[in-house]
Amino acid sequence: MATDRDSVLEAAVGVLSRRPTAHLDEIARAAGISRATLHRLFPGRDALIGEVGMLALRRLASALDTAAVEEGDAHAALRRLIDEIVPDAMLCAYLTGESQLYDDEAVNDLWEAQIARLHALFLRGQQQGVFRIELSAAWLSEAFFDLLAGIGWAVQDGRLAPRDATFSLAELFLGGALRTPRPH
Amino acid sequence: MATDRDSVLEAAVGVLSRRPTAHLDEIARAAGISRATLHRLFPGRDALIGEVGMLALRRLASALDTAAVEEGDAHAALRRLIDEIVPDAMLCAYLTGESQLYDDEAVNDLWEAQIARLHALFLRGQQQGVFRIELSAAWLSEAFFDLLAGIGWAVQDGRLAPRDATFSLAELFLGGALRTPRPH
DNA sequence: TAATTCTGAGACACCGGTGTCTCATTCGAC
DNA sequence: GTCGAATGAGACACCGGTGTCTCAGAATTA
Repeated sequence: MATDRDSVLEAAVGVLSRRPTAHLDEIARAAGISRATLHRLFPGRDALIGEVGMLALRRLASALDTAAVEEGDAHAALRRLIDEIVPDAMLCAYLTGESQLYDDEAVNDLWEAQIARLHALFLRGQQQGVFRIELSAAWLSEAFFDLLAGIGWAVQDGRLAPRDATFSLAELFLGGALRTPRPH
Repeated sequence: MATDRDSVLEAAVGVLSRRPTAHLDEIARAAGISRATLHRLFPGRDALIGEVGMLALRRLASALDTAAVEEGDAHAALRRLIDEIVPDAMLCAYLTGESQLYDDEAVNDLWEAQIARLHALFLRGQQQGVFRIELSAAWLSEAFFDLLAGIGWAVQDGRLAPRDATFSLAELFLGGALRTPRPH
């Protein structure tokens, strides 16, 4: 049973990612609590969805912090980021897929801040000569997130083994992003 | 004003892709018709969404046909496919993103048939030695679609110039998928 | 011009999800 | 063991979207 807020939010993601229009009853059941308690924790559907977005963004920000993406070689930094973020790939997938989150101002601000950090990482990598300059840093950022979301889906749906997730993402993306491919 | 069904469906994608829960009023307005006429063309919301999915799948199947993905060198076939499908990237993005479509049996069957063709293309490419075998054909198929959807979003939101779309998709994906990267 | 068909605007009831409340029960603290 | 807080189950009304219908006006055709 999930009593604390974050546990409920994780359960909510599990349901909402598959069916964004799922009823609150279903979400409450997935979290192992009643609809009344769910409503006590989050006053309304919008609040719940917004909190889910904020949770995902906190995880993303945390991964960016832990990976120290602002420091050192951009290639190594990106590999550190992949290691950190892949476990939360599904959360990021929900983040990109749920367009309703774009209405939430707090979510939007934090989202753009994190995207900016990712964008800066690719820009720095291009200046360092490790990332290709034919592809814009904006597109690299977006593509990275698209593949990260894809990893999340593939793992959740059982199409990809969890232990292959990091490798599959890193190899495919870096192969296309690095200026000198596959210098393992 | 969009009188024929396909025009309405295209307008519907434009709205539904951004807000999957958009009201029928909004969709009708986007198509330039009244809600009454919309309901005459498609009896209900589910029917409309299902038809949108079928339209997207028809386009995808058509692109796979025109590109003749079953014939010749897998690398060249994939490049032909990219050229054909990029204009309908947004349609494919909606196809992958709208989980509600998975409930529609007709959509599901056609979807899996096209995915199978894509999967076979990558498998053939791996056997031909042009695609990497460290990455599963299933993951290559999924990743290709993820990036295709990303292209659709980036172009629609103005983050990527339409004329860069094909290049950006091909270069990034092929860089990661090809066994010998960038033999232009 | 006249007739037919199609469309748009509006009104209306139905329905399902949500928000809110109550109350019995259970869990935890002291 | 007792008290207080929290939870679950249920009931209820509200609300918005949808499905349906009607009718007037416009477009097309004869």
